[in-house]
Amino acid sequence: MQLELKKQKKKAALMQAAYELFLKKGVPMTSVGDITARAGVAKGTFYLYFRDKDDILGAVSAAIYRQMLEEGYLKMCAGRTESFTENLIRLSDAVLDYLAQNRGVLELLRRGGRLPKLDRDSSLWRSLMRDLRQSPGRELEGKSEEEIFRTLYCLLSMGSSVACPAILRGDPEPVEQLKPTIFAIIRAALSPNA
Amino acid sequence: MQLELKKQKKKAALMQAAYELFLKKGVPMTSVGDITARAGVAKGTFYLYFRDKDDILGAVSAAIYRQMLEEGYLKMCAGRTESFTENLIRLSDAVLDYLAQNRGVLELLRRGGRLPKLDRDSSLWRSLMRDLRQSPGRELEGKSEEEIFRTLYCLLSMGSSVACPAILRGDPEPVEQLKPTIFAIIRAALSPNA
Amino acid sequence: MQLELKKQKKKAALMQAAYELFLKKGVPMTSVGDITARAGVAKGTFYLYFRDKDDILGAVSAAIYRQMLEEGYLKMCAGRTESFTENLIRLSDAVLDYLAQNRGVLELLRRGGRLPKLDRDSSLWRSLMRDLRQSPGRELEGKSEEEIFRTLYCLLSMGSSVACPAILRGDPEPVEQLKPTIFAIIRAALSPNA
Amino acid sequence: MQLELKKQKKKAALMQAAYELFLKKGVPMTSVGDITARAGVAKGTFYLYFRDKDDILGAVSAAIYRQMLEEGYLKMCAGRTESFTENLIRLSDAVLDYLAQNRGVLELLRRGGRLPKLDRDSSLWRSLMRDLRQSPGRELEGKSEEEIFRTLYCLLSMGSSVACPAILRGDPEPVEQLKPTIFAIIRAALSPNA
DNA sequence: TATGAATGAGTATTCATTCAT
DNA sequence: GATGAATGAATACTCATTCAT
Repeated sequence: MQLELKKQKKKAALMQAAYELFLKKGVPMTSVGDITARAGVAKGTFYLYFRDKDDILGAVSAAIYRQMLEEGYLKMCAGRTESFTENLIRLSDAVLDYLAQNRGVLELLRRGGRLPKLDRDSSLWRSLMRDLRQSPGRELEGKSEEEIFRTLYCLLSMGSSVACPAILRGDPEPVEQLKPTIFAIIRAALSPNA
Repeated sequence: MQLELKKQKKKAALMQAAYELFLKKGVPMTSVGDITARAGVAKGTFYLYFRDKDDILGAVSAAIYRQMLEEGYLKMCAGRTESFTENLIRLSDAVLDYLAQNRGVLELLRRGGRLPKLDRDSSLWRSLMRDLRQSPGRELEGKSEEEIFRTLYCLLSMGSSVACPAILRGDPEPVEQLKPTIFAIIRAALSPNA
Repeated sequence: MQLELKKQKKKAALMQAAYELFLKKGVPMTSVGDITARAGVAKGTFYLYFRDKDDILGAVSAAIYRQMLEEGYLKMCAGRTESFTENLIRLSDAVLDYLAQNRGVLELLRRGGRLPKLDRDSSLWRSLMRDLRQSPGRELEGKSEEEIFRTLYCLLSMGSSVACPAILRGDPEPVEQLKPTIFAIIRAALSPNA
Repeated sequence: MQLELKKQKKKAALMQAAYELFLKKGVPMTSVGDITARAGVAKGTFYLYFRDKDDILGAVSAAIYRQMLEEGYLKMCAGRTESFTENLIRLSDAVLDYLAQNRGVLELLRRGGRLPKLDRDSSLWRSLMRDLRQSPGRELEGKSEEEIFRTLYCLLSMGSSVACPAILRGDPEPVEQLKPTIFAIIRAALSPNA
């Protein structure tokens, strides 16, 4: 229906405007007025689609990180190997690189309290499970799907949590120097002996 | 000297007031005026000791998380075993429990962008290194001190990063259910084969 | 006609909703949107029946105070005596009691600028005139109907004006303590010597 | 002290500005910003002296009506007679005339919920009591001071309550035509037989 | 008639910061 | 060092009203 379409377009326009402004001016320096002005709608219209600034921040964060993980998975697929472990490391590598080169996005995600994580309903999780089953390395074999999810979740979570201070403040070291350690932990966690 | 003492007392009073208010009303709802009122000093006095609200937030965060890790280490010492790995797990356990029971503190640390982490200059790090050298398990043997630091940093970092959404929102699961996975990763990362 | 009926129902629903909300949340805190939501009609519909919020406030006020006076008259009739003066005092008494027990209504009437008063076209006025003519006390005898109306209007008006601060803020005294004085003034004003 | 003086001056300037604007533009059309602009102070300063717009409205109302009654008393003194009753009628007359010629003030008082009334702590009340004791008419003789206060309060209150609709909307009649009735009630209420 | 999405003017209020005392 | 009165920029949010459907 036309009306519904228009509404979807408006919401999308608001989110796009917010995304651009959050990155350009930072979250606190972006006012609701800025967003509506850029989106070309009236101020009041904002409140027809979002509860408040935090609401749109959450929505934007979620959209960003979903896209980032999906792109990371695609990149991983490009340099894919047979080993699930090595593939996961490549995925982590891609995400860390992306964040390092887009600090604004990282800061935005931190603000939104939405550090990248694995989501049970995501296509990423389903792809990883499929990959894992086909992996010759037989990582995590014998573990329940629940346990597998938790393990991958924790490993990806570690990546992002380390990335935040490392990329934003070089604390405790530039992220490049931490990567080998992160990857080593991933390998250890997925090794058959674990 | 009396003067210096008085100054220290004022700074401490301001930090204590800020700490209490941040926990009680939340960081954004606490104004500098609130802090000075509670500390019993004039508004202008605040700026004699802190640059701005972020400054005191950082100071309070740092103090909190330092104390939390130290207390965690002491708890760990109470139930100490010979195994460094198991001791580290106990430390993680204690910290996760503390955060789970003090969500306000966790929220405060998140706001301050100071998720608990290992600090090279901390007594904690020195204690851990000493413990590690005396451990019969010979974990991380052959690694440079640098590598050891990075490994422990990443492992502790993972703990906190998982704790944040798990404790605050039960996402993806209550922290209790994630603990075994976290501990398994720690064990794997410290195992001789890693 | 069905259509006309439906319209009347909608108008009544809007007034009922407004009445309830004005009492529950207060006039300023009640928006047109609140009213239409409660009445179960669209926002635009409101403007088919009322010019603006003030319009419906006036309508609600008028309806309330009409009902209040009528009920007061009925209560008066219950304990009716032969004396017109005493009956009028009973009417005042009933109205003051009603307002004292329904402060919300009083506040609403004050907001609406519609303090209860005598209306030349009301059934109340006609009833009072009829009663007066039959009263053995021969109050206001010899006065023109105009003068009688003005006298009763002023006396009833006094009652309400005193009630407002007395009931809402106990100023200058609780309304109970002012009643004897009010009633004495009514008696004096209706006494043959006046 | 200088500081205290300056503060008093500022508060007075704000009230004067509010008074002028309330009369000129009406209460709802006057914003806090308008008031501070006219008073020549910063917006925030307003909140150092008043809680909100309602607060200053109450303060302005109270000041106005105090002054109005005092001026009315002075006017009464000009045409003073020996009879307390006639003097009180003159006072009422003066106040009604003043309100009739300053509808803005009347509207402002109504808004502020401060219809003119007698105040126990006012110089007006003290003057009236003194006058009453010296009146040859011996009005209200034998009544307690309490009863006298209540009677005068109710009579003055009636005047204002009648004035409001009569002056603002000519309802039920222009105030001039109601005056004789009001004065007759005053006479009756103060007559020795009452 | 009825709808409800869109509007955007309008305002109160907060609060970090300064500086004269 | 300490004070706290004064500042005024900055912004979220509401809500009456309209009008295309």
